[in-house]
Amino acid sequence: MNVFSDFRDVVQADIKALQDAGSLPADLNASRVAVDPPREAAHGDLTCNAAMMLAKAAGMKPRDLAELLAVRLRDHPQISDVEIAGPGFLNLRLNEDYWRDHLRDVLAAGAAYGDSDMGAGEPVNVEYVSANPTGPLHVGHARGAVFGDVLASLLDKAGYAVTREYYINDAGAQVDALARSVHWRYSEALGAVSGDMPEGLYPGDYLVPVGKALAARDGARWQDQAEDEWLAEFRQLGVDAMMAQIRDDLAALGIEQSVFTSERALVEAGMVDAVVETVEGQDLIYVGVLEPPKGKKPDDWEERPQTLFRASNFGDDSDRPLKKSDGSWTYFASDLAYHLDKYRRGFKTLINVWGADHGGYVKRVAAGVEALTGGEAELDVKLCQLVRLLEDGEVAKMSKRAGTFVTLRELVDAVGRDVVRFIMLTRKNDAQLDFDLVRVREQSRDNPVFYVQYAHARSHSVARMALEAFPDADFSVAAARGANLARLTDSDELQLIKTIAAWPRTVEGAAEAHEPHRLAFYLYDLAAAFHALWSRAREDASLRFVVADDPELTQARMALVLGVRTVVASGLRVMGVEPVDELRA
RNA sequence: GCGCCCGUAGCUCAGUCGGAUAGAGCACCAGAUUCCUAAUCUGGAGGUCGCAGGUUCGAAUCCUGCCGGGCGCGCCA
Repeated sequence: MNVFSDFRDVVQADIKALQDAGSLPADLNASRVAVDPPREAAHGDLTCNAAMMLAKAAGMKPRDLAELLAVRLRDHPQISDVEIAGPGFLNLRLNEDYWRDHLRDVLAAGAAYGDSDMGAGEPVNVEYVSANPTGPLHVGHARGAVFGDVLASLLDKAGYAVTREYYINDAGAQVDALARSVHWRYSEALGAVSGDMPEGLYPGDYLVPVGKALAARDGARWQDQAEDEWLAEFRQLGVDAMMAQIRDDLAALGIEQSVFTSERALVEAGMVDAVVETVEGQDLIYVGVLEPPKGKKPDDWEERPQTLFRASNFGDDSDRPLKKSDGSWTYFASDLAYHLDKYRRGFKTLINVWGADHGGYVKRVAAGVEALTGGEAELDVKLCQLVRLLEDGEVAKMSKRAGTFVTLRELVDAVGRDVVRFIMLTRKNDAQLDFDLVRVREQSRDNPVFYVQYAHARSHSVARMALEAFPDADFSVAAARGANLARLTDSDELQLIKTIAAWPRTVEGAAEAHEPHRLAFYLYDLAAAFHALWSRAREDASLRFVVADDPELTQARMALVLGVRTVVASGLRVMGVEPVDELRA
């Protein structure tokens, strides 16, 4: 039901027909022929670049080729007008009835409007959040969490088989520090230590209950044991406790991932060895010496041979170490194992959502994925820039005291899940985002969350008014589908249908580009168009949605209002935001 | 020093696998407003798209080189 791809098919068919008739060469490559919305409404409903794309290969002037196509297109029953403009654009105008029928289709499809089979059921893995399980999530994680979650929903709507995944980094030195922190809290609960925690441990009080529970369960039996005796157990306990909290915090944001992959489990299952085996005989792993980084030389730099992966063969700037000096695998090695694991689970499209501070790591993982999958899997790393918290324009203080920070949970509690989710998508992922705790709660046009929600709420208030004016009438979606839409004659009304009709294209474009923020921008535009039409009735009462002496016209306009509601609701649901029926508190 | 990201109106930012006269909100200016639902509305002004080359029918978009900002740069994750 994508108008643009539908008419692209029409144009393609006409090109084919012209080829069959011998009017165009048979070997044209028409893959770059596109049908798009024109920038200027005056240029019509659709614009097509076919003539410019094919002119050279066809040995024709673009405008001559355009005329050839125009002759055919003018015969199409749904096309009311074809113009050739500029260097050879084909500008198409569609019948008003085409748009009215489209509105009927929107109402019939309901929430499924905008669904696409573009993905054709292809499995896609979206890995997001993946924060170290050493403490609660903070605001920085919220952006990646929302981004990843909405991207997953978007891909799902576009027809992909999406898996939402979290990678648990439970194998490195950081979780050992977590284990020691748990032990310290445990000792504290037993009264054996007090005051400030030693350096290198996690001082936040979120481990206090873990220590207490452990003391209550096991008493003092771990107290005087050597670290070797308790480290593994305490580590697992700490990781489990942190992951439980993280999942709980994510749930507060409306996020539920279905697969949690443990780095430790992967390593213990021999997945890193599998990496080595996979590239065996390809001379991709070797023992060598790396050059020290230029410019900023670490003080303790010492040249030494180490096990390296030949990442530079795949576009990385340097080869990368797989083993640490103590002989254990680096994080990079287990990350290769993880990506190989994802590939072996059947994913050829891998999307990772990371913080921008990991940007320097992208090339080596991409190199690894290319090497391990023979170029069969595609990795797209989406980097999310920082979120700056503001309070009415002033930078909010992030740190209350050492060891604490503004957590994701605090943010959600302060402004609500829906606001967090929407605002996080009001910027492209690679642009820094200002999150103003005060302004996101204002009820004004500057606040996009409010503005879009208001459009949805307004659709309900219009329905309530319609029912007041015509108590016996039926303004359900089912009834609206039978409305006499020929009564929609105002150009702004038809324009609103056209804006609605841009939704499927928005979904597909955003899904293809992995850019969920486009949904937020589209919804804002749709809301603006709806509010503008509403506002026109202030000056011209004949444009009101509810027309007291004309039930048929009211019914037709209600169909339009319900079309707007359908798309706003559908878009908000993809964003994980609950559409509201009423804004009055 | 190297790599990645960014640079678009006074401010914050969109800009569709390259498309026609580059858009929106805020701020500013000028009007309207006893209005079905309240959280206003309409219009105006505002641009060498960081700079300079290149690619082509066409460049904010692609390529190269500079300038400016952010992030990162063995044995952390």
